[in-house]
Formats: sequence, C-alpha cells, structure tokens
Amino acid sequence: MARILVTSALPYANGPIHLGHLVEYIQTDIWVRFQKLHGRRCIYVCADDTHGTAIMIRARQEGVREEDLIARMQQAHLADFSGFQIAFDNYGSTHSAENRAFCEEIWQALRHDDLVSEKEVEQLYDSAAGTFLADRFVRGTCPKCKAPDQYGDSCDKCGAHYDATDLIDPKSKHSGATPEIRKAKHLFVGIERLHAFLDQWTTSGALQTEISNYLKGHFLHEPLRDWDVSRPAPYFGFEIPDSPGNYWYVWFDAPIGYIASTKQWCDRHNEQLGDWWRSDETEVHHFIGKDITYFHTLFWPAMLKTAGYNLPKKVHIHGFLTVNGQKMAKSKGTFIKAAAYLEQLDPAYLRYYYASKLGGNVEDLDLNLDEFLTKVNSDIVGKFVNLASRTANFVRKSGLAKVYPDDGGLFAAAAHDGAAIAEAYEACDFAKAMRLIMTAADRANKFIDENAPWNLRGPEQAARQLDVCTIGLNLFRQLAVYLAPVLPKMAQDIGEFMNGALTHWSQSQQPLVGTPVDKFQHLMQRVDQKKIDAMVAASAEPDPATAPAAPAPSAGNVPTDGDEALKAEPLTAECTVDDLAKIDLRVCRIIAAEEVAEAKKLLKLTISLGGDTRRTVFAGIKGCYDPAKLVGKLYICVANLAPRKMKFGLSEGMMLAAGGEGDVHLLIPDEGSKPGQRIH
RNA sequence: CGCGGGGUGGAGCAGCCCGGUAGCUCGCGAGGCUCAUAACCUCGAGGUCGCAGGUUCGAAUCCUGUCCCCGCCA
Repeated sequence: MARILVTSALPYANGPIHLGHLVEYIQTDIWVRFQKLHGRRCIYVCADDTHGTAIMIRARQEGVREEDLIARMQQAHLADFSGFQIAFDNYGSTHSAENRAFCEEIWQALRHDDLVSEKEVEQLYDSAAGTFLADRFVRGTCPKCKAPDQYGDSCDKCGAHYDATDLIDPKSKHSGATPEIRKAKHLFVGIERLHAFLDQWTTSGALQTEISNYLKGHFLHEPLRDWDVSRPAPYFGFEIPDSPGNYWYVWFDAPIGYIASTKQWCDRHNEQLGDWWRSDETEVHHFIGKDITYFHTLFWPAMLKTAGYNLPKKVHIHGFLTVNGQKMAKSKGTFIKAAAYLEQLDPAYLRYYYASKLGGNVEDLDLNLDEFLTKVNSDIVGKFVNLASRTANFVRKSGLAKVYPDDGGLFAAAAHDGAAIAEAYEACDFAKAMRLIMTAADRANKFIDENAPWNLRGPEQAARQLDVCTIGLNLFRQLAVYLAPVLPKMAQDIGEFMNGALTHWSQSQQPLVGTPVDKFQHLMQRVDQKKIDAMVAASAEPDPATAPAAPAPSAGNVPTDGDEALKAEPLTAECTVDDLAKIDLRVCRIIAAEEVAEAKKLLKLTISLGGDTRRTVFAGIKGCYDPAKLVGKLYICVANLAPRKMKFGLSEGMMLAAGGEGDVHLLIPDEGSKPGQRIH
C-alpha cells in the first residue's frame, strides 16, 4: 500500500486530556510509529473538536469568545500530547477554514443525492440562557419510573428511553430555569438509502466482529432513522449556507475534521489531498473509543460514500479505561489528567503499560496502579534496560567486537521472532508483541548469566569478555528496535548510547559490530510508589461531578445546586445549643484501615485522637473508599458515642460523612487542624 | 429468553480458530550470582482450565445445557 492515513478521535475542546483519552492516542501513536519504522508512508492526523452548545455555554460563563476558549484548550491539549510523545503529523481544529470548505462540499454531495430533508422538531428551550437544550443539559423526573434527576434522553434507574420533552419537571443545567418547549426546523440526512451499502461495508472486515454484530443487532436490522444534522441558532459552529439560522450539528463536522486536518498537512508538504482521500493506493485507519461507534461506522461511511471519498479500511475500536478496576472517579483520585500524570511520572511507563494490555479488542482496559508499578519495573528496568546496564561497562574502552561472535543462535532466534512481533503490532495486538519481546529479553539475561562476563578477567579472557558483551548489547539493541514504537524516546537515547540511530525495523535483523559504545547512563528510573501516590492525591477532588459545567473562578459564579438531597432527607426538628454540646465531635487520624471480609459495607478503622488515645470504629464505607488511601488522613468522628457491640467487634465511635448508600463522602477538617481538637 | 464480552493456580493474562494429559508475568518459598536501578539466574509450592452432560482413543480447546460476572450515553 502506497499510503496509510491514520486518525484518532478528535478530543473535545471542553476539557483537559486524561488517562482515558490517552489509551487511544498511545495506541494509535504506537501503530503509526510501527508503520513508519517499516519505512511506510504513513501520516497521523488529528484535531480539536470545537463546536457545539457545551463550548458556547462555557465560553459565555467564562466571559470569553469561543475562539479564544478553543485556542487556549488546543494549546493545553497539544502540550499534553507532546508530553506523552504522541507525534501527530498534523493537529488541526474543526473550527478552521479548511473544515468549513469540506463541510460545504460534502453537504452539497448529500443535497445532490437528495438525502437531505426538513422536519419540525420539538425541543426544550432555556429562555434564561437563550439556548436549546441538548439532552445532557436537562435533568428532570423520569416519566416512566419517576426517578428524580435524570438526563433528557434516558433514565439511569429504570433504563427507559424517552424524549426530553417528556421529562417531568425539567430543569436546565445551564440556568436552573424550567425550559419551555419550542418548535424548530431541523435538517435530516436520510441514510436508509445507503442501507445495503452499510450492510456490506460493516461486514467487509473493516470492523471487529463484535462491532459488526452490534451494529446489525441495534441498527441495521431495521430501517435506519434519519439523522438530525442541524441545530438552530444560537449555536457555535458553521452556519449551513443554504439554510440560514441553522448550524451543522457538531457530529456532522467533527469527522470531516479528519479530512480538513489532512488538507493542512498536504498544503504544508506540497501533496495532493486526493492522493490521501480519493485513492485506491491509500488506506484510511480510524482509531476510536466504543462510545462513538455509530457515528464512525454508519453516518461517517455513508457521508464518505456519498461524497466519493475513501472509505475507512479499518475502524479500530477500543474500550474504556478503568482505574483499579473501577470507573475513573474524581473522588477517588483516579480521574487522572495527563498533566497530573506528567508532573510525577515518565510517560514511557504508561506507554509500555498500555501496550502490554492492549490486545486490539473492544474490552475495557484496566490501569491497576500496583500492577503498573511492578510490570514496568520488572519488564523495562529489570529485564530490558538491565541488559545494557550489566554489560556496557565492560566494553567502554574497546567498543563492540569487530566480528559478531557465535551466540548459540540467540540473535537469529530473536530476529526470527521479529516477524511474529511485527504481525502482532500490525494487528494492534501490542500485548502479544510485548510478551514476545520480554521472552526474548529473558533469553538474553540468561545468556549473560551463564557466560558471566564479570568473571572473564585478565588479558587471556579479554576477547571472550568482549564477545559476551557484544552479544548482550546486540540482543539489547535488537529489542530496542522492537520496542521503539512504544518507547520512542528511549530508542533515541539507545541510538545515541550505541552510536547508531535506530530508524528502521530492519536494524533488528543485523547485529552491530565494531562501533564505539558510550558510558552507560540509566535509561529509565524505576517507578516510585510515592510518585503514584502523589499523583492520585493531586487528582482527588472531594466534590465529584455535581457542579454544573465548571464555572470559571474569575467569573465568580456560584454553582446552582439541585434540591434533591434536601427533598430526600428533609430538615429535622430544631435543637438547642445544649443538645449540640452533648455530642463530642473530634478531629481524628485514621492509623489503620481494613475491610471486614464478611461484611458488605464495613471497614474496620483504627483512629487516633492524639497521644495514645485510640478507637476502633466500624464505618459503613466499604466500596466507597480504598482502605489503604484512608490511612494517615484526618477526618471527623463522634468521640463520645456509646460503644456498640457488632458482629465483627466493638465499635467505639462513628465517622461523620455525607451521602449514603454507596455514595458516601467522609468529612475532612480543613488544613491545620490536629487530631483530638474538638469541633464547636 | 435484549445484545455483546468474559469465567484457566493469590492477582493479571496466554493457550481455544487448526482437540493430544496447562504456560507466562507478578506475588510466595528455597538456593545461586554479585556485572546490573533490592536488578539477574535456578529450583519449588499452588490450578480436576465456572458447572453438568455429549462427541472422541483423547478436550481448557469441538457440541449442548446451565450458573455467575462485566459492559451496553455500544
């Protein structure tokens, strides 16, 4: 194939990059680097996704122009990506002249094929904020099961799907106002006419089988519904030229951003866009998360087909990231932003860890922080880097041997593995590639152990020592080539250390001889548990996503809170100061915490009130807090509560906490307070 | 009977497509080495491969049934 064009999904310009996003960018970047390492013509394009109501509202809240907001966000995104060594060939924006031009062109093609129709749509309108409300910006009571505080499209509690206009007692998340129902004209693209094409394309090998099964079961088994692609003003986006007052829905112009970004690259490199998007000699590969499957596997191919662009050769779909087995949560410190990671840890760790877990399927990927530490340390530092670390010093003066010695077939074996490793990379089964590489590293370490170059002293053994170390370093370099897509920075350092840049996969097939070797310097520090802890601590936010669309501090906005909690648990009868004084609340420090195995909700806590005063408290917070993370921190307890015998032991107090039933939040005294201090 | 994914030694996984008495990493136990970032090497304990049937000379691998877990702003 003459050309390979690769994309990752466009990150939305409404928030920072976090470790979940990075699964995709790291996966894509590894794949692209692998292609380039083979000398293939491959470019990697991406862009910020900048349109939509959310951006508009946020800009208003911050009192800035949308253009300024998205420009700032793009800078932040680019900094995060470059920190993780994600090497885009072009990073654009959907709010670009190029993108507008391609939107218009594709729109014309849809019009030309008579796929566009108009319909009246009833939608909730927030007159206080002056905007129509997308489903996720309105909350109200489920019309089916009456659960309060549900989104506009479906109910968390009963799973019902409905229209936002059916919500009982709806409230806008923007202003808190009760929205009204307004009618507006929307434009629709009818893709049912492309049904047969989509049946064929979705089963053509472009998609993982679980994805094509899913599409068949959920969408393609019945007539495809028309796709609502316009939004009435006010909206931040591109106005539709032949429908003034209406704008393309953000999901219409977002994927077109792939083409627009390619165009920017072409203009810079004097290339023709047609060679990359209208050519049988080009493969287009999209990498996306499972949440945006249907935009990329139904609407997008339909648009491309209609407008005569290349169809994706493959849409690689990955799962979500969980951290320590659970959804990322700000309250647990597992909603980790890229920037927070980079403050503490080497991006290479995460690149390797993700690579070792990515098998090219749609399964969710778990970042287990304990495993992260042991895996990176033992694989990269203990096995791989160690090869150089234990041999380099012996060849500093001499450089590598002039002739590659007999190594019992080790180099040849690992060279032979190269085909299987490449195949695994190609198939996005990086986990398999890493396993193969580490097996080869094991063989190399064993060789060094058996040949003990440190015992080969004196002039009569110098030649043998040189040979052994030449072998060791060549096996190391060979693996460095294999790992280069995952660890590009380290590959570069290794190239410098061994005085020969690693630029092509074929370098794994030929040993290096006769060249000088620099003084060995540590290529990677071991992962430090303290750094991980610091990252988690810095990411923890006591207040989870209850606040609406994060108001800017500068604007001085106070978030509008709902009254669900108050309704659920009304205020109790008045009490006197004396009543209050009966309760002795104290600052305490948790000095031990463990789960009660037999209990569903209990943690056994040992708390200190200062000095030798200790208490054992059973708190119903299992599942809400990781015991290990509690230890050492200050909280507030009821210190004079009568002890109570429980099945599991004596509980001598109670921890103060808000919420309940799986959603418990311990109270934290402000900085400076000390164990034993009474709360007045 | 919604769809999909999964159940393999303490943890995380590979093997399953193309059946031949179970493998890797971490952890654990013992020993070795001392070149190396408490790294490396050897040996060991630990699994009737969710359960029950079936096919077969033989099944983790194929078939049937069943239980359990996870995801479905997929």
